[in-house]
Amino acid sequence: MTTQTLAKSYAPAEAEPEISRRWEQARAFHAEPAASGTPYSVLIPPPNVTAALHLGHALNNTLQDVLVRVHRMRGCNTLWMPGTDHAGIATQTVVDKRLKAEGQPSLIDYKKLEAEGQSGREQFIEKVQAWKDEYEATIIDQLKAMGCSCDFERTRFTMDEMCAKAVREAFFRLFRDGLIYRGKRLVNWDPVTQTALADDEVEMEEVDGFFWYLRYPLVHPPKNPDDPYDCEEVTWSELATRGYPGADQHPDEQTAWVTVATTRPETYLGDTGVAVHPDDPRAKPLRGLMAQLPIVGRVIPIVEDDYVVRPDPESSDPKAQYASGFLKVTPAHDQNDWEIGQRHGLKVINVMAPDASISDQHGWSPEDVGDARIFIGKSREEARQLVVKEFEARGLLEATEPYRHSVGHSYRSHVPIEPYLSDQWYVKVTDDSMKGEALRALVDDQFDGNKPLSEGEKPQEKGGTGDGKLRFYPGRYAKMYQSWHENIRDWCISRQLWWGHRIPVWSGRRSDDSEPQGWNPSKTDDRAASHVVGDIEHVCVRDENDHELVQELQAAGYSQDPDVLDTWFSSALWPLSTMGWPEPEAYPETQGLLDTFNPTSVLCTARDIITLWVSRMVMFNRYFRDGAVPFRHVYIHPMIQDGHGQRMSKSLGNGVDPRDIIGTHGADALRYTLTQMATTTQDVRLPLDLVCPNTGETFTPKTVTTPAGHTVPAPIQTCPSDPNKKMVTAYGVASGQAEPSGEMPLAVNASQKFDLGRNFCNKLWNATRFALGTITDQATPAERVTFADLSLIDRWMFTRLWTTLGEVDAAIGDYQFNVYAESMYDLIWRDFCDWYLEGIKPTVKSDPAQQQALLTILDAMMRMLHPICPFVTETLWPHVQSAQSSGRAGLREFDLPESELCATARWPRVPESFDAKQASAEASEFERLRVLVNAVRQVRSEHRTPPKQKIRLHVPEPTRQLIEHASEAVHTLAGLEAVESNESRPDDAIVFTFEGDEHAVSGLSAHLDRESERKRIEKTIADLETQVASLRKRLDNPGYVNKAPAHLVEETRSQLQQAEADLETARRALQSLES
RNA sequence: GGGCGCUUAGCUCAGUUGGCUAGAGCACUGCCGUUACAUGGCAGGGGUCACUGGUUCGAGUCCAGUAGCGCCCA
Repeated sequence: MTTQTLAKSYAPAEAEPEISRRWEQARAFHAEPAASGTPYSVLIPPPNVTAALHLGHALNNTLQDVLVRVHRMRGCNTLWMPGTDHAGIATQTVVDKRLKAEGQPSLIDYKKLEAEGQSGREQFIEKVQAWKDEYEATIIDQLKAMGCSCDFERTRFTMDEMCAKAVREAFFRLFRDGLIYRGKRLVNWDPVTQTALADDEVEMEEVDGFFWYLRYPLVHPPKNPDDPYDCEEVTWSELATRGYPGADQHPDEQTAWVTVATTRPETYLGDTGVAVHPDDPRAKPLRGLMAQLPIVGRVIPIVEDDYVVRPDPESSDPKAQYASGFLKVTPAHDQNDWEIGQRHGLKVINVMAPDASISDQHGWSPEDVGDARIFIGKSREEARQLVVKEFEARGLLEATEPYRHSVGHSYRSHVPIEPYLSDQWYVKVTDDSMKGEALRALVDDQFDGNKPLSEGEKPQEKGGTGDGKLRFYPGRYAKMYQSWHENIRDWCISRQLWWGHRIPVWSGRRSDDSEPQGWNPSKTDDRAASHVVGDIEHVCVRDENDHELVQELQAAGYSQDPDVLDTWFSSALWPLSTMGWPEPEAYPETQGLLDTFNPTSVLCTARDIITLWVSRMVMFNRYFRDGAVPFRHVYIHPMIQDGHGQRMSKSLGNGVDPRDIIGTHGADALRYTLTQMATTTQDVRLPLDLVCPNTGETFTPKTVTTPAGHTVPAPIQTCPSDPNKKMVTAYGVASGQAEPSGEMPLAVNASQKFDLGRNFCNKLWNATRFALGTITDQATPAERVTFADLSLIDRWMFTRLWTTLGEVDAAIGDYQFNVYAESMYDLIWRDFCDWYLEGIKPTVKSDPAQQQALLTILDAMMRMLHPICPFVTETLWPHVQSAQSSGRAGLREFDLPESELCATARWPRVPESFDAKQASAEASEFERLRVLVNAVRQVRSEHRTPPKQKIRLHVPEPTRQLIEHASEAVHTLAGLEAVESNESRPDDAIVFTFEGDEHAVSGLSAHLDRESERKRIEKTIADLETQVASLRKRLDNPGYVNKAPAHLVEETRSQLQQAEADLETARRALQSLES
């Protein structure tokens, strides 16, 4: 290939497919455990197969790819394992929605089929499977389009055979070890998707609600055992006798009551107690009395519990402000009430069906319903209204107060969560083998306080098993990790879904009453483990293919649990399952993987995943692999928000599709911009623009505010250049306010921020094109050049290159991606293009040594930029290589071994012989010349001197000598035709100062504009005066001179000296101008 | 209520052990069709670093408090 083949600008759309093909053909990203090099491995956080990847994924994967590519180039045995997640509830919901939208049979119909024994479950799963296949392919294509250097031959899916095997084995071992148990607990119930959710799948939202004050009549305990509702009412006069404060304010013979305050009146149907604080003066007089639930008639005890908040209108705690002092206790429908109920042995009565309608079929016995039949079948919202109405009609509604409070909502269906009593499977993550191991995994310096000791062991005894190996970047996230584990609760892992790993437990009525409760060792062996709870036995079958045992169980009347596991259960096994655990030797493609690549090097993810995923991977990996952590580093990257600080989401229509950016700007532009945005301090905002589908122009959309207070693009936008043309926005579609049509097409979301990356790639392209064009075909030098042979500007450029290389290496080590990107920008654009390439223009074509320097620099820059911009560098790579291969092999001290592909070229290393100190001293000569050039340019510009017009520079002797070191460069950079002595300067020369001395330029233009020249000098004088004053003030301060480091004081002195000299010169220039 | 983070130029963000006359990109102003690049070049304007105190010779940086924003956990 020759340089002639390089087009005038970089066209990513043409280059990218060819480059991808080249990588694939070379199997450049395939890893083998036995290969040489230090292992470096990364696991992709498997994207959900619910939808195509968005910008957040693009960021996540770009950063991983940067790390992976750098380490591959450093010679590590590098594995980046790709894959996708089945995302149980999300995928099931999204497929169900689509089926409904298309008018096809949906989940509810398949459930009917299943109930009729017609394999509805299987048919529905087929539908989901089809969706999964489609999106898995899309996602993998997207990763490839972004240039991700994954080992695609090893692509995994959380429900494929290998992962399923790991899930089954993990479940079995945990079950056998007593870490999985069946519990009747309150779960976070989503009544729409009808499944339990983990704590962190519940989102708290502020809601405007009410406090309702309900009166419960007081009664004496029932005396008639045959009729528990028959009891004698308590009157106010009786209460007064008992010393109840304020009882005498009521009519003597009226039935007395207590008033409970509640935000959820409908749950009163399940009340089994009333609680009062033991210190409340009303508590004692109530002892021995009970309350009777209106309408229902149930008689419930009054218990004393210090959980109850005592009323205090003056309190800053809104709960105390609103409290009545009496708490209705509904153990089946409130977490706190559950705990109170446990403490006082209260009954648990569940009054709702799984869809959250009031029901007497799920724990509330029909005999107990009394007159409350009117509520049966009502939704919880209807029931709430009706309860309030009925209480009001009976004079039992004391008051209603508006109250804003936070309510848990399903992250999936967005309806309020119902605390719901049900049988679920739990992992005992509160056990030390889980929680304790997770805490002990943190490196010591990121752990606050003392780590819990494992039983009978001291951390140091465990040596090498993973303790203290896990480090977070940035470190502050370790705190989040720690406090999460310190407050962790057992993990509910069953989900009432069809899409997922089915729970491998068969349950049935036990045949032998003599079996002990709990873990049943007599029936636990390599094939199965048995737990007995009450009269039910649960048997976990280890092997998926053990049909014999399953048949046996089914013959005995046992049936498999219909539920599936929480998606995060299989995700938690990702570092193990992808590498073939528990039997890596069983598959040819996984042999050796686990031993070589687990623990992985780093996990890259966003902070909301720390609790959901990071924690569970640590616990499982340590549990199943003798304490080994799944990864040594956890890098938490920022989250991308829109221009208004809102999360990008489908419903707000403010997301950007990476494919759109790749289409308009190229993958490298996307990657560069994202890398440059990846700061460590905060989340990043990406102001949203729209591309008009009519004209293709990019513009900032008009916004509206949604009812929920979000700022979004208005549903319909007008083309900025043609008011007759309209378009529909993604928000318009998502909110159902607009529909794209031929007249009003859909506008594509974009952002002008990506121009940065596109321009940068194009700059590199053109710089390379130009540089290669300067390489002549003249005779090849006998040997490679040495650093000492080079001219000042070349040595300066190498110094800049190596300094940047050091910065880049440090930045990568600290996961400071933006620093890496910015360093490369400065190096390539500011140093290489603006100064080096411009500076060598007059010399390079006739200087073979300089050509070698140029090629070496170019080669190194390609390598250094490659991890961020792999496509453009790989496209340019053969051109740079072929220019080098004709013997002009570059700098002797700087070894850059040849490579077919840039992707596998060796990462540059600063030569050991490089003396940073000496180099920076040399470089400083060029830095001084840059200051001189800038000064000349400033004068030129202020005197409107056209770029082509050459001028003469008049300098004192020391400056003349300095310029000698890079004479041609200075001439061309400053646009000079000659450098002459100060003595020879004409009267109309313009004087400026440089390093305290008078310098001048002449030949600027025919007419000297005295007025603007005077202004220029006056501004210089003003600036210098400010500077001198500030420096002098510092030196006049005895504290500074005495206490500050000597070298600083010295520096200040010389700065002052020079500033004063400059000031003097400038003043003289002004005088001579005015004379 | 507890925890974490943020507040720096019109916008998006840097500024890692205090030494700054506070930087970058975009936007803005002027000049430039120039044989690498107009996806460009040269020059320029623009900031009491949220506020109030403190520590220090010296604070954007450290400490305390106030206000606002965001996220996580109760």
